[in-house]
Amino acid sequence: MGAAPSVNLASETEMTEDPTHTAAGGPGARAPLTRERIVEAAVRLMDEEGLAAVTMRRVGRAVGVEAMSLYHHVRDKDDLLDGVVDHVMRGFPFPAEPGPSSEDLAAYGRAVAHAWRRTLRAHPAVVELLARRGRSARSAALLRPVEVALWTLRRMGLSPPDAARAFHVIGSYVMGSVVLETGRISAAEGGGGATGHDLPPDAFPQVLEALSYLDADDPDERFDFGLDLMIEAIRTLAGRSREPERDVGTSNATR
Amino acid sequence: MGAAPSVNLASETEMTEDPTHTAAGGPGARAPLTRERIVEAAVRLMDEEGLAAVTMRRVGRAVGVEAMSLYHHVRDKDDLLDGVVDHVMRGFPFPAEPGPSSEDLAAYGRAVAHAWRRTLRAHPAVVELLARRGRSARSAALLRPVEVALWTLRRMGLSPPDAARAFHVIGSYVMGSVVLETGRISAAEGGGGATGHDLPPDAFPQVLEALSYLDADDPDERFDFGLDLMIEAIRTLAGRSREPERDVGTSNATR
DNA sequence: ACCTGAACACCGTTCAAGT
DNA sequence: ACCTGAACACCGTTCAAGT
Repeated sequence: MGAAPSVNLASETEMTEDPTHTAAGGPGARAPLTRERIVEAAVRLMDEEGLAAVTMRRVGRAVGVEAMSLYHHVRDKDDLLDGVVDHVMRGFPFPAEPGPSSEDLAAYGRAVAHAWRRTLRAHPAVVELLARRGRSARSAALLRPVEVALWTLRRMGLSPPDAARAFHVIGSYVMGSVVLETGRISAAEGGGGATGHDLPPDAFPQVLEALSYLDADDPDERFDFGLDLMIEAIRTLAGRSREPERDVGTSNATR
Repeated sequence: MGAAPSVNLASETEMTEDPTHTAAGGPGARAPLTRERIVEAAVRLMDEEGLAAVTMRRVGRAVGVEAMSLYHHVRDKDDLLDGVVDHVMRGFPFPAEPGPSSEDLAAYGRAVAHAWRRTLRAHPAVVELLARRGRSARSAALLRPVEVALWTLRRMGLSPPDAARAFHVIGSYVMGSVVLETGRISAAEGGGGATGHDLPPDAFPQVLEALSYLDADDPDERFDFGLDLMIEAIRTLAGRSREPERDVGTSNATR
């Protein structure tokens, strides 16, 4: 994998060592080390090799510096990981503003859920980071998409407590689906044979049958199957808890 | 929990060092080191201090032995972690067999979901283990509860592919709710003030309001809110996909 | 058969020292 | 102001050696 030399002709596939020279191109001049460059290297490492590969020493190597130098730009490793979550959430693909109709809002709700799913699937390890440190990782970049999701649920007609609950339910589903899919808990091994270590082949007939269906399914369609189910339930719930919903506002200020 | 020594008078609080003497009680004689004793120590460590505390060296210390000795009973750390998942799943609290009515089956489905939730909440780190190594951790102890869940969905009238999908949807929800709750992604800090580092206090009004509701909610009730929603949707779906369901069997052979 | 000391290549983090 | 060498207390794992 090699240390990407001065002249910039390397394609950008797989270069874990990136000494990132200045635009001037002087072969010895380094771009100054910044928190952002460090965080980006950490994200790349996380996505390519998993959270365990994100060590101070390896991140240092990736930006062409000794590990100890990183401490001038991040407080410690936890701070670096907060930066990682923040960086990923800053890439959240906000969908275009919805129209006012109930159908528009439902479609927008679906789109927001899809944006969450897309963000998390692109960086599955952030689910683990959120699980471990949800409390500390509350940056604006993270809260903005949360605010949008809640705002949508309110506009769909849910009362404040119901919107909070619905957010938690759908959020659990989105998180969980990413966990199951990245752990490939549903996927079969290689052939159709033994799925575990040395299981009696017919001890789990339902599991065997289900695995074949789950493997054949498109994950996105399967996700929508569950999501639509929840969106429909929310619209029903909205009918019940509807009140003169005037003070939610009609434009999304935090976007 | 606890080292269950010869004479049973030790209270079982917090003894991480457990030299576990033999039944004979000779103060120098050790109970033989077994895979099971090692796995139990690892589970205890995981529950009390998190997955990061489960190191070969600390597990060794917990069972009164040097780290290298563990390799006589587990192949490596991955094998130990497989053992941890297996041990936890062997504790799955299977609910009592359901009656034949649609209501009985729905209640049984709810009970199975609760058993999953209870198991995972008692050992939240296994969600992470399943996510990282779902494919390799397929022991009989893990597949048995999966088989029961699938079997229940089939008895409720779902076709095989729909049962697989419904399992995935509900499974995602169960997993995700544990992730969100153990990460306390929904809980507020201490007072009612700033929830993040230094957020403009009114940048996220929906988030602020939702947090107060989520904190006030009973997590179990909130979970049931989403679960009932899915169970109802399944019963509707079952009405659509119903066929002469004769070969599912009426007793659960894998229990 | 079971346990261990010493060793190797890794971790995160600190601190005095270099430019 | 920014980077580093050396050090400390940790990791997982191997292997020859002890009982």
